[in-house]
Amino acid sequence: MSHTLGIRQAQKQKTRQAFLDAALTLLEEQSLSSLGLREVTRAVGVAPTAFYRHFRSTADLGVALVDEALGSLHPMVRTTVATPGAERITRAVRLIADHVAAHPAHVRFIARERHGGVQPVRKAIRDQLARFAEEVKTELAKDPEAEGWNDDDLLMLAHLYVDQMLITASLFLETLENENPESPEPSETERERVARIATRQMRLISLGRQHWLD
Amino acid sequence: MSHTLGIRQAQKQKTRQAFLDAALTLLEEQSLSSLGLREVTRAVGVAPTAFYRHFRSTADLGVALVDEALGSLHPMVRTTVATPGAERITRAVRLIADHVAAHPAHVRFIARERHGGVQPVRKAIRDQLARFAEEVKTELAKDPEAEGWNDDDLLMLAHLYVDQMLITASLFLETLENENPESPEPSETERERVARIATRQMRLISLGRQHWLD
DNA sequence: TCATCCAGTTAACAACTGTTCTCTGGAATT
DNA sequence: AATTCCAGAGAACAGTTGTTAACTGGATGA
Repeated sequence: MSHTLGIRQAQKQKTRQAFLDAALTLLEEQSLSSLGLREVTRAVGVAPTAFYRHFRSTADLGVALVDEALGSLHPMVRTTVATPGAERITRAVRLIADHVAAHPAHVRFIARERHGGVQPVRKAIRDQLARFAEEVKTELAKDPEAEGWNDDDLLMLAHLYVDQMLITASLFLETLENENPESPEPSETERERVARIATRQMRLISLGRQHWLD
Repeated sequence: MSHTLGIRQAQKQKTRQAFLDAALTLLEEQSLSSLGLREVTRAVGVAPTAFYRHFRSTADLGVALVDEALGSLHPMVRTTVATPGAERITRAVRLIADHVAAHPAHVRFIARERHGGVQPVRKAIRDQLARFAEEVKTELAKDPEAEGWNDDDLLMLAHLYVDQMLITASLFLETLENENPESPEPSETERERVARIATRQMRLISLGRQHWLD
């Protein structure tokens, strides 16, 4: 049952979302540890003190951004990895390319703050990535190729895939940053180059997987 | 021929090194984009304006730190990758573990600023990592297993290894951050766990390499 | 020995930061 | 209709920031 929010709660959530959006934009050219509270409220068009009605600190806001960026991505990754056969890798690479194109600021934020200067945010990202790895692991376990594998090795392989996905995502991101308004073609071929390399790297990992038990 | 520096130049280099050291310490719990110029000079024990005698900006200092952190590492990586046979992976993992233990702040800085908020620093790191990949590639090319491989595929493989090394380094770093002064044993076994996983991941990649041309 | 150089100092600038306390006006509850 | 609630405003706080200009005093080179 969806309970309709009162005018008050609705307006509050709207403002909260405005905070998240403004922060994400500001974080395109700096890191969270240098993001000022007043800077954000200025961008939203609201008094500095209003910030405290929604977040304890900018670190708190950062944790909320992690959930927004990764929270809704789990089902998509799950169904992509569930694809059987050779098409799995192709679909995974396409999923990454499309996601980066659709939400570049989110991807940049995650790549940046994964090893960033704010501990709670690092932990939030680490936990989310561990969830991804667990999910990939359970999908991989369903493969016929997973026969004879123990849980530890499957999880190791899952982490390898997840890390590889993140690296690929940040490479796609770089092609966007080199975007040239005059002629978008060169960076489009750049993107195809990244896709080709990422595909081959994952294929090589899959090959290693096939011969792991030899 | 090594020309002995004058008292003046020597003192200047000493102060410059003090800047780098102080910055590296401060950067353990924040990112470069939030590092203030006055903050650094305060830590060095010198007037704020002295900063400009050595660096144009904190971004400039960051680029210098990249060189310090990665510049001297090339020969070590090269000789490690040049190790033939199965021992190569063992040595590589040990090299990483030792380097992280000896220079944790440097490793943290690189991991943090690789995708950080300061463009010139990102570029400096990207260039250094590309150099590592090129060097790994030329070493791999000497292997008998490299027969029949083209340059593109070798470079792809080299990048895979370099990225994997960085991931492993940052995992070792995390075990240091969870260090408990009361009982150092648990995080020592944690380190062995990381080493075991990293070794198996690289072994799996090597397996994929062996069957690449099938 | 004397003039030049230059790493580091001192003082001052306007602009910015996070956080506190008090207040307001409309929504929510009774 | 009267009361409570609470998201956001406003003002003020002490402290911080990067950058400028003009200086000092010891090393340097003629």
